[in-house]
Amino acid sequence: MAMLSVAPAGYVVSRHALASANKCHSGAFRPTAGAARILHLRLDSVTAKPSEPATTEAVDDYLKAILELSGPEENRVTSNALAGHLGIRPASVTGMLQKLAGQRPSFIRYKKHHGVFLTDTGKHRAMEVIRHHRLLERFLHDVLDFSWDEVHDEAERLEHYISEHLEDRIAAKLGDPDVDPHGHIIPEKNGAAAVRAETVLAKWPCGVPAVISSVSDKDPAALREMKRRGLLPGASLIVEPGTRSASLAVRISGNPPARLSQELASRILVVHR
Amino acid sequence: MAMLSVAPAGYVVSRHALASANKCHSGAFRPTAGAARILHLRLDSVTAKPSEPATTEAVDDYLKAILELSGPEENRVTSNALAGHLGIRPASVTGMLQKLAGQRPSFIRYKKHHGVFLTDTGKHRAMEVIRHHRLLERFLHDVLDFSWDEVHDEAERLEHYISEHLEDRIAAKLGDPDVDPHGHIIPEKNGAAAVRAETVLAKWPCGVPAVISSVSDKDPAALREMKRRGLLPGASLIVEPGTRSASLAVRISGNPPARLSQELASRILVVHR
DNA sequence: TTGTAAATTTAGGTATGGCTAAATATTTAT
DNA sequence: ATAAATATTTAGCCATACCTAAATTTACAA
Ligand SMILES: [Mn+2]
Ligand SMILES: [Mn+2]
Ligand SMILES: [Mn+2]
Ligand SMILES: [Mn+2]
Repeated sequence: MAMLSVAPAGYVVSRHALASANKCHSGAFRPTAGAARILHLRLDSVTAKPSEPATTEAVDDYLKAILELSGPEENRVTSNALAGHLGIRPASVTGMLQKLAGQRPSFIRYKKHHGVFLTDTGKHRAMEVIRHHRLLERFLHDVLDFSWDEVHDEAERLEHYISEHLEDRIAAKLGDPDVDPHGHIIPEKNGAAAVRAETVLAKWPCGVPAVISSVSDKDPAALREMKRRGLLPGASLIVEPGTRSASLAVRISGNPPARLSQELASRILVVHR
Repeated sequence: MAMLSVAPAGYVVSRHALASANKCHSGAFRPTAGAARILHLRLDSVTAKPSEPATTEAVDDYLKAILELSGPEENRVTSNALAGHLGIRPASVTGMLQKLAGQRPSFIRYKKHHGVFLTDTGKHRAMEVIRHHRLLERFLHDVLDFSWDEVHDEAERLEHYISEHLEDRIAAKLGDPDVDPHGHIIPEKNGAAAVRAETVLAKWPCGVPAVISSVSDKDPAALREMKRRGLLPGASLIVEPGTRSASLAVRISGNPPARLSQELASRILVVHR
């Protein structure tokens, strides 16, 4: 039997924890081998509750993707959809899903050829990572003067590596903000998050007063254009009746009338004023 | 021929960069497979200068360890020493050294059975990571109210994952500090760092006035004790003549006379007052 | 209902970075 | 100078996570 990878009651010992102990004394437990860093060492010391399995960056990204793609109705997500979203080949997705589904307890429930959905544990972990992401974006923007088109990439990486302690400090420093710089709701520490019934601006009825609730944070160039044109969360607007072809005419409060491409309008979410 | 892992002129494309592009369009380059995240995507776009090879967290840690263990005289470092410092088996170290030494350009120079030392490129990268570490410690301490015994572990992880942009922002926010919370000198952006001739307090001559220049940041409990007893960088002290057994008697300015264990005294570095 | 196209999985490989046990080389002590 | 002790390397494995090409399902359309 090679390898003693698990500490007393099922807790995974991250390599880093040992390494930074600088010379693991005597016959200490050796962490599981392998290249991937296991995130979020949780020891809970005496309180031996099962807790969640440790995750890696890759696993975190799968969980987030499943959460996003399953939508509010919590549909099953297909391998192909995941592959597309993650920029990974479908065959690789299958491999990961099988491995995750085989874990106990598991983050996901997976049926061959019929997609995957998150267990409560999986949802919880996904929300935690999303909380990290949005808090980081808010922090980078408000405290470190990142512009709103720069925060996403940095947060996308760091979200997997900050400790719960740092998460708490950031939240405290910011006064427990509700939304990130793009208007996305920051989940509570316990994983809860309010849901808003948002509509894509491209599909919003003409003539009905709207307020921008959030915008997609994925494309920096689009974000810069939005900022330049006053399309920020909280901005009021009305879509001019008639025009709904390649672009739509929009009246943005405090700005001159403008025409938005479908492209841009599809990256903006609104709610009733 | 399987795998297209390298972009046009030898630049490594990190998986994350593609993934966050959210669906890599058409026949885009696919990143090299594997679990380890490659840090610090540098594209330099048109300016096709060779630059440094991309690193992983593991490689960064090896480079830092080699730098630390080789000391100011830049001695060769043995596999065993590295293994001990990194909490890794010697056989694993050999494997890594051989791989690194085989790269072009290489971070290290390695001769079988005769240890390893850093090339200029390796030194440069190690200094960069150390700059990240110390800036992060200063930032966590000053801006996010971490105590000085909490900063090390968090910085040890994040040092590998912050971008150059975030590094710059942190430095700017702090006003380009010279030292971290433990008194360690923060290298310049270009990799340069002043060297101080420090002496371990345990070996400092009795009766000679000294100032604490820095303390080891590895052991949180020791740090808490130091703080409690006024043993902070900048504090003046004199070792009482005579006593130099298991503990030594010390007069710390502004504090009552105290006895320090050799253990603690070995974690404190001093310079002439 | 059956055939075909699309989606998904299997099979076989790569890279990173650990580990153990068994060689081998270097050092140190006689 | 040589033998024993110590240090280091080799050989063979494991886990994570991704890829391509070749099955295999499933879904849809005639
Ligand atoms: Mn991510
Ligand atoms: Mn956002
Ligand atoms: Mn590290
Ligand atoms: Mn420090």
